[in-house]
Amino acid sequence: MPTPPERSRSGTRSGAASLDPRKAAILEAVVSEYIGSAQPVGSQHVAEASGVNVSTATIRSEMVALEHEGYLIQPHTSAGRIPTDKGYRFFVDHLADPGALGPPERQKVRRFFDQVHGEMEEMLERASGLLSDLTSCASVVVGPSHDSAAVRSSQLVGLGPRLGLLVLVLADGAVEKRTVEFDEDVPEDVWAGASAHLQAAWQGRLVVEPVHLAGTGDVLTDRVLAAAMGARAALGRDGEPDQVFVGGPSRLADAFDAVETVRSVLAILEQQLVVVTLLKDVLDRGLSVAIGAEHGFEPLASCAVVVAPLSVEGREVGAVGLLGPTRMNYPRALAAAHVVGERLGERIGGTLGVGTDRPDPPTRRTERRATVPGDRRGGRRGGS
Amino acid sequence: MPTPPERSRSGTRSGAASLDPRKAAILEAVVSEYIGSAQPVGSQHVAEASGVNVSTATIRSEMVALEHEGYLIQPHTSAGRIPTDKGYRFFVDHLADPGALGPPERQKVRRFFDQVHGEMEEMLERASGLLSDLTSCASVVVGPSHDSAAVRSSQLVGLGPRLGLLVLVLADGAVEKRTVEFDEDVPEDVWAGASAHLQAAWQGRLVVEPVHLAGTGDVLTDRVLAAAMGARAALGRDGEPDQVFVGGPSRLADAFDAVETVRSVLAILEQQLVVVTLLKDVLDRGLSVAIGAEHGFEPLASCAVVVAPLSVEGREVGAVGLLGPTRMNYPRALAAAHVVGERLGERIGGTLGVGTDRPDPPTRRTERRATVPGDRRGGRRGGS
DNA sequence: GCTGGCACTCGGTAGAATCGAGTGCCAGAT
DNA sequence: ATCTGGCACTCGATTCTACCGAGTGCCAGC
Repeated sequence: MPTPPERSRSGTRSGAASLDPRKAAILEAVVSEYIGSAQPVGSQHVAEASGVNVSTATIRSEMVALEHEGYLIQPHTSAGRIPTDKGYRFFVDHLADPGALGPPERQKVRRFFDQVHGEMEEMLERASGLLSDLTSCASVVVGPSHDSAAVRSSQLVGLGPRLGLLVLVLADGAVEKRTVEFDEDVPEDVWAGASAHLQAAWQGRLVVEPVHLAGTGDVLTDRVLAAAMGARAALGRDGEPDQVFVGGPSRLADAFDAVETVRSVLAILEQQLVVVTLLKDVLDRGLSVAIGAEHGFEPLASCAVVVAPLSVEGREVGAVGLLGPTRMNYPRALAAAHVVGERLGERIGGTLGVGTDRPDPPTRRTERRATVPGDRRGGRRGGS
Repeated sequence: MPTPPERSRSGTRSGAASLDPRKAAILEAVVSEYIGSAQPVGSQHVAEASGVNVSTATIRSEMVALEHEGYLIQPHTSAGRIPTDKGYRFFVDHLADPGALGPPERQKVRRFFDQVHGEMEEMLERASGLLSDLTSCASVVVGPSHDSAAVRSSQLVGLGPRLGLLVLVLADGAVEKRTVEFDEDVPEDVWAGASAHLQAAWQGRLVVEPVHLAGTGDVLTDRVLAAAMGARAALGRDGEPDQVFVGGPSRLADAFDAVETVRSVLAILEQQLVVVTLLKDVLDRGLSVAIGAEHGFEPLASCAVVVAPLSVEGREVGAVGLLGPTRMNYPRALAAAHVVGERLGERIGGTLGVGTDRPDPPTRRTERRATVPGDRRGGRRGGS
């Protein structure tokens, strides 16, 4: 059984970047003060906030060192210090308390999962709401992709004389649909016949899998079936690759004060494909936090991304993510993403029934999943 | 329920609101200049922009009059003038050219409708993208509500031994689904049997309509059916009342410069229920534009809303809306909403087949619209 | 190696001066 | 009557200056 990867918050070997404990304490104080106040932090504040019992002068000289080492910068001479991306990175990697969610938050999470029920899409959407509520960040929830789920039922329903709807129910509870237009009238019983035919042929296979349909003898039925297959082909191609839910974009507005930044980040959140790619990328690199330039996505240079996988039975089927300014509250965000991701994964797994016979899908599709990561680059569905 | 207080300035350009033609020209110039520049407009600019051939002094005195009549205000003494909501209203109601969309925009619309196909949700979503693209406003598309559509097919699909999915296909092409959990194993054939039973009982009725299911004799099947009906009940209750798609929220960020305004407007857009109510309200009051305080929704006092109905065969089944600052480009927004709304309606009607037997809907909660729509046309009217 | 002390920097704020777009008003022209 | 040119006036925005103070770097002494 493939256990979920031990996801270090960085990919970096821990030893190399270690810091004199006092420096570390100072750095940590600067970061957490700055996260709280959004103001450059001076030696005075550090002296008060950090546990270290040294004078401000000492702290100053340490801060000079930290600046040289790239953990801090001064916005201008004679101002306090601000963490660099590297500084945040250190902070995140050396977080003393990785997953503390306050009792009120815990309560919210618990209530959410007590209350949520039934419908996957709805659950994911509301989960994104929960996440942004917990963290005051924008959130992203990427649900399971459907193209690895088997078809449990396929059906052609007549909507009008020349219009039908191809409805596929997948093993993961998703429903895909597509209208099928026709240029001659199709009687009700032909829809039904074609439907039965499809059902027989498709049952248990994947949506994207080519299905061979034997001729039925009835020319109209065959034509309908052909059209349905055409619609199926379209299903695979377009639309978003996954179910994506973005929550609380308005949170971004008070995270940044430059309205232009808000605009551009919002604009990015609108492009779901980009967001999904970003999350998957970060996950594939084994990170759970990407800060500033780390994710290599220029327009989000002033943002940090916190992600947690959504795993069901050890397979990563999706992700939850949080997007905020680099000075976001990492501890809380990490904790929230973690716990919500985990419980959401459990819930998805539980609902779909652990015992669900995922039909072993024939051929290469399986192998693809079976092969262990290692060389898995662009694709999502990463980790071991 | 907030009764529509004074329909007065909506479409009534009855005597009271009419204006000396020169004043009208000046007002119009102020509004359109201000829409363009977002800067208070002075007499000098008006002299250049408006056709009237009078000196700036004359214009000034006219502007004083316009201010007294409430069409303009000065942000501060010795600044230019800015339109009030009433000023915008006049502008909108007396728009010379009701629906001019530039050729490039027309082209975009045409291409969109050529290219879009098949799937209603997808179509609506992409339409909201189109709208915000055309107008640089945030857009809202409210699709047909499903509770007046007949059930074309109902099906119970087993997903796991104790989990099934109730799938309803409606006459309008929508698919509603809901998981049904069970505390004992349900064999495949029971799902199938129950499914057939449901199908027979439900076919052609409304989702929300109570369905009487006779006992089948098989106790397990009966139990499954009961659970399915429970799930159905849940379907009616929760979730958004309609299909709502919001497009281009990031456009709001450059429409307002106060980041706080952006935040609050975004936050409102996140509450789909509120947005839908707002649009319906405006439509019900017979308006196609609601400016500032007109919609009576405090947090959006600095916004204007442009709506157009989505009508199929004369029935309003949804709406498209645009949300922007009160100084938005009304002509363009009106034109865009109008043309997209109209063509979307046609498309929905066309796709669903005009002949589709829609059960006459006594159910729709129509108290709201007690009075017959009658002459429901937008606030803007043709010239003459 | 830490600390207290000190001179220095420089962003932010406050006040004064200035600028200029725009106004209101009025006397005279049309 | 109505419009116009002219004029004094307003007041936000801009610039400049002064100044404060948080914060720094450095250093001599403990």
